[in-house]
Amino acid sequence: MKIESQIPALTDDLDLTLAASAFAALGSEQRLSVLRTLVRAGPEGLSIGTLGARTGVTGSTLTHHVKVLAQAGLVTQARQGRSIICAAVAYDTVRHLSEFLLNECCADCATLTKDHDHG
Amino acid sequence: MKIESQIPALTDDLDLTLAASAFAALGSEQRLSVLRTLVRAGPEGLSIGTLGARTGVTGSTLTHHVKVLAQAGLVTQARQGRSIICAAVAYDTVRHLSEFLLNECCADCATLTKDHDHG
DNA sequence: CCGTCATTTCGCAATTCATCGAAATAACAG
DNA sequence: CTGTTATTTCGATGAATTGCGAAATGACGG
Repeated sequence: MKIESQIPALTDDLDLTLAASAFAALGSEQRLSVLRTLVRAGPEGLSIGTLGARTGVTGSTLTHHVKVLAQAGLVTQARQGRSIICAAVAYDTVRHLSEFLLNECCADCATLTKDHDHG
Repeated sequence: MKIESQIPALTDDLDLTLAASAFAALGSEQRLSVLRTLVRAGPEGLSIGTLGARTGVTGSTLTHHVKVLAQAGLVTQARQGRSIICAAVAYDTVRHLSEFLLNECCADCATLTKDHDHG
């Protein structure tokens, strides 16, 4: 099985289906916790075992969650000796996701064309 | 310089459970489509009927999805005559969600303490 | 080759979710 | 009050997800 992400680099390329599955990948408390742990760990990543120890999720369940995150392009996996090292690549992906959602703000807006501040 | 010090308590208030359910609310293709339609419509919002016509989701299913989005704090609803007007309030929420996820980037990072650019 | 550690696949029960139609509620016009 | 339009609640059904333990796979040391 491919470890590679399916998520393209540009926001415009993210179609609805892909964006929805990425959000869905984030929409589980355990997976979000796993991903945050990886974000905290930084680019060096963590092995599945360490990740399990830090999050309290172990074995086949953790494998499953990491796979979901990897398929959503939020995490990479690479074998290193006997371990699988997982690392978050969420930074860009999350930015693209929020851009996907907010990008065309007011595109269909009837009356308001002035710039207005959303943050 | 800590990233924490730049971002106020707003982000910290979102706990894991809340963030996960907000992401889960976004993690359905139909709901994401509904929300994007509302974002495009801007602050004036749309009635449930119009929203259904634009997204192809109608009746009880749409009611259900809008309720999920509203509970996640992504949408507001207000009665206006016979219609319910829905409007996206996703702008801040989505920003806070991504901040929640990325905020403590590298907090546990062993070796790297220099600032490094993630976007 | 054999044993061991790290991770994954598989099969399965329990739970949650999406979707639909029919009936119920709410606002308004007459 | 009665009828019409807009939306919601309810109940049911099938699909998807979660979580788990046991067996399988892959990598390494001796």
